[in-house]
Amino acid sequence: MLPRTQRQKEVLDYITRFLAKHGHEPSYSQIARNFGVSSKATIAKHITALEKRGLIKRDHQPGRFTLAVKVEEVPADAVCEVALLGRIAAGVPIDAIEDIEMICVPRFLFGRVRPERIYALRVKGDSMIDEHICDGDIALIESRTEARDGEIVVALIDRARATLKRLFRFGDEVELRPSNAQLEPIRVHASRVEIQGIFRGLMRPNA
Amino acid sequence: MLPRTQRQKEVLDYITRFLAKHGHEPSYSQIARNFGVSSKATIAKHITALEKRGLIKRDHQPGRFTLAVKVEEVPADAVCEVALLGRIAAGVPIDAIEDIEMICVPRFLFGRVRPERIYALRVKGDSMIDEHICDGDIALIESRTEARDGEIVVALIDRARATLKRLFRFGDEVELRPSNAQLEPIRVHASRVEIQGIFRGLMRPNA
DNA sequence: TGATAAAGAGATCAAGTGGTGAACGTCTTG
DNA sequence: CAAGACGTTCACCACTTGATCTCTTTATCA
Repeated sequence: MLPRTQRQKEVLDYITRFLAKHGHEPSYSQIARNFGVSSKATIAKHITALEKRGLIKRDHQPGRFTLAVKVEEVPADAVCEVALLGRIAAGVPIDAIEDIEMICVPRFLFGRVRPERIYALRVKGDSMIDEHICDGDIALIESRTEARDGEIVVALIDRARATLKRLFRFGDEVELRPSNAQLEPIRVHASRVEIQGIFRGLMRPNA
Repeated sequence: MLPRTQRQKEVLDYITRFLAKHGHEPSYSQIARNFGVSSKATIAKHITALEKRGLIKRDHQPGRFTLAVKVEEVPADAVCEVALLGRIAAGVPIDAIEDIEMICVPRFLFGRVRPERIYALRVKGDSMIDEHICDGDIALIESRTEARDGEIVVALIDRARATLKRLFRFGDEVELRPSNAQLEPIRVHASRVEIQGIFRGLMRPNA
């Protein structure tokens, strides 16, 4: 099942990312701080909601202390269907696509990520050529709003241009670095950048 | 089954796309806003229509409230199983591999070729790096003994070493040209070279 | 011409959402 | 033992959300 609301998904994303980065679950206070929320109760409610949806498990042990959360494992099935969302480039935001096509993708391409979180983008242009991602390739993207330094992300700048770039942070600023020696990195204030997903795999048709 | 009207299809498309991108269902208001419609009731009617057609499922949980929508799973035979034959490099001929794994591959990757003729190889080394075929990639190969000039082929030299290279002919001789500026082409008499297949597509896991 | 269906507007209602702050019990550490 | 830090629960608030009802407009078809 999926998170029901935007907020719930954000919280889940944060926990997932925190888990991957630190190897343990964040505390309620840490989550609250991250979202600029002053009450732990709010977080507790989100966690409860996520638990009801089966996306999280608590170590609710009576008597002893209680621990936070454990993200659910995904059942394996060889293939799944994902949406193929037109082209990405310096240009159109992803929203502005009318015809969505569904394509089949082998699960092993994106590891343990839940397939509901994956979508596909047709890559346009050679901005990631040094990563050997070419024009016409189909990139598999995990839908996330958080990213770690150095990951290849789908980023929306000023809610207008969607691009596939490597992400780095410098204080309040974000650097979107194309993997192409001929192109310049873009460096803007973090508030202008919205992360839409993370690069997880590649398919190249009919070469 | 198909949506009955244009509008219903638009709504369904929007939901599918939203689901793929955001990882959760849109609310009625969000859908309404997207279509410039001021009433949630209108959307509710479309959702009801789509549900009757079996294109959507509601989370109508007893006792608790009701939730949004889940797009139906569509199994398709747009997929086929092919053999994944270990690694190719300067090394073993392909025949001499005992451990054969089967993997699922979307058919659109290799166009009109019959799937029985396709097998997969794990690429080892960077000899085709200039074609943006990297170490660890999975190459889809059409099993053939003939090739045209300039095609990327799996070639067996002296019945011993299998390699992935571009093929060119010069009279009685055959040139196997790696796509890597640092490597030298191999040029041998045609009788020493056996073509085992032609490169048709690529998959890159878990990047 | 009249019947029917699709699309939409607007209002109402119960239940869930997102948030606050304050308590409480438990564990860890000084 | 006391001081924190932790997860949990409670009451309370404003708001959103899905469902449902009634009404209007428009188009299609017999």
